[in-house]
Amino acid sequence: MEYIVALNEKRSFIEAADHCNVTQSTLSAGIKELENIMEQPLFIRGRKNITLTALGEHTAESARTILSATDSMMARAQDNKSPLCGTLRLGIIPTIAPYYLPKTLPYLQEKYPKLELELYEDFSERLVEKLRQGLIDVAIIAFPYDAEDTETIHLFEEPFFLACPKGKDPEPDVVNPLGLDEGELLLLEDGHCLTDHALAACKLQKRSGRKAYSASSLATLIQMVSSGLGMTLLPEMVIQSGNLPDNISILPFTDPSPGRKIGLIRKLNTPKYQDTEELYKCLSSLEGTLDTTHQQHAK
Amino acid sequence: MEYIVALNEKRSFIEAADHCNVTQSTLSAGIKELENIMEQPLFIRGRKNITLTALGEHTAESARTILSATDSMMARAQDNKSPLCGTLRLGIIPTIAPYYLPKTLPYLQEKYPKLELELYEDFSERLVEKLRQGLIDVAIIAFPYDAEDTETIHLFEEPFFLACPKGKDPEPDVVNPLGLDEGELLLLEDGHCLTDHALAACKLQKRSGRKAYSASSLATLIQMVSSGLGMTLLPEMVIQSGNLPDNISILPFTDPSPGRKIGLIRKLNTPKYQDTEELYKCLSSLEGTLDTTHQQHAK
DNA sequence: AATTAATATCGAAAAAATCGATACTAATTA
DNA sequence: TAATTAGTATCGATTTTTTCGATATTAATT
Repeated sequence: MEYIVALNEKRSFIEAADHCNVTQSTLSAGIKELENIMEQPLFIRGRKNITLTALGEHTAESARTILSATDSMMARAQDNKSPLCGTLRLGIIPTIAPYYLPKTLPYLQEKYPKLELELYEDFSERLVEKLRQGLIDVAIIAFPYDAEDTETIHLFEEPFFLACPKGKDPEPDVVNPLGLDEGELLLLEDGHCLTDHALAACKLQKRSGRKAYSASSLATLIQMVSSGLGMTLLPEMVIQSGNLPDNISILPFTDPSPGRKIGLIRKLNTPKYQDTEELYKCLSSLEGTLDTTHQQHAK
Repeated sequence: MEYIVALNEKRSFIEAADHCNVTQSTLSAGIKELENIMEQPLFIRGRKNITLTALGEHTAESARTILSATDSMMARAQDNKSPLCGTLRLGIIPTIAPYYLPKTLPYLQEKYPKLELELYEDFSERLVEKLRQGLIDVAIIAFPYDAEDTETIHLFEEPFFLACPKGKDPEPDVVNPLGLDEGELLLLEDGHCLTDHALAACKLQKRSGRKAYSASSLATLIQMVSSGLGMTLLPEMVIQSGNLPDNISILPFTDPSPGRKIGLIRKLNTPKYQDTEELYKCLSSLEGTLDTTHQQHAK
């Protein structure tokens, strides 16, 4: 393909060969070989100048297409070598995504303009399965979470707060999580790890069908609290993001406050090791905490 | 490229190798080689299944592009082998084109639907130069025409007729070409071989600046005759095409009538030998004349 | 006729691709 | 726990392909 394009441009076997860094005999044989395969000439060897047959023109055009596709393929591979250039497939759970991404995505985009982030919002369980299958490169989930053949990197910890309708505030203002009334505790539908973490904080067991209704998103859950249907636990990020209804009280828990840990999870020996490492550094610097020890979970 | 696409589809080295008609070790080594060149993995070898890295997905997509371009390139070459499939670059002179092509093109298109005809309308001289340079494959011109390293194939012969304004008809009705008044003979501008052939028929010499005005097309020339500016010689095709003004008389010449020969001209050893041969047969069958002897003009 | 300037061809050497056999690894079965 | 199964990786030998250098060939020029 290079020979054809070069010969099309230079119109001289010697010059084209020089351009391709091969000898004239090599280029001559190469052209001849393709002409043999095609069983018809591509170039008309004139005494003084060389021209292309109609088929030659088309073939040269195809050759250019092929070379250009090859070049861009290799260029992408090179790009991909420097961290956070190219595609990174990031999973993130629904109770983090809408509150964490607005804070971090603009910064990421600015710092790594060549990064093409593909986002996958799903439950922890499904994200870990996607990780295992190689469908995503890394995920942001809440811990503790048990998964084999993975490595987790701690990003930050956030406390839970009690959210209840104003007027129904329990006494005193600083709440003991163990003293919550199970009947009034509203939670997300099954699958969200926040449900598990909230129940664990209150030392309650998961009971199927605890409630006739459950929310599928935190936004809905907040609306349910606002309507006086009950109270719930909200992570700090959700509260800091603002936009909470006025008629909700946010109360801190008694020390030690319940909460959850947020971090990255990736496969052991992931091909995106450098990328995820860079992502961790970037996200940590936004939190102001850098923890250089990662936790591995082999089988 | 084939290995990558196959492995992307089959998700198994053994199946992919089988699909590519190579052994598993060959395919494995091939994939590994590209991964070495790119210095990063394209496939994630899971215990049970194989997945692609983000870079792998992009690379497989590029590979598909490259393969498809290659396939169409080779397909075109194969197409081109059977006569009058693919591209044929046909030159034709302006005094033939508008009268001959309407009769023949529809038939050609119907008989050879895969033929992609590229038409080049120009003077004989320039067409022969284009032939020599390989810019066109074959041309339809009028003979006699002298050109080196070419081969000419006779198609048909057509007589000239005298066209003059009605009322100025010379006597008798059958005209002697040698008796024409030079001063009243209108001709095309220089370059058209019809001019040379007309002058030769009347045994006149070409004189620069014979007329203060000359036509650049036969249509204009006919209008000039119609306006009473003079008379001219018209080939039979032009007359048969109709659309001549009412106030023009068309008179046959005395025997032997002057005329021109129409035929194909191609380079000796042209790569489009089969195509031009097929074109000749097709055009001849339309005329009902088949002449199996071609005339060669070596230097 | 000699020279020049270009492409084609040939045989040898170097490089690459392919194969078959086998090593390795993880999952499954006995 | 050991044997079996099913998959991929690796190794050395062989075959194929590519490339080169030298030379033949050809046509134009001197």
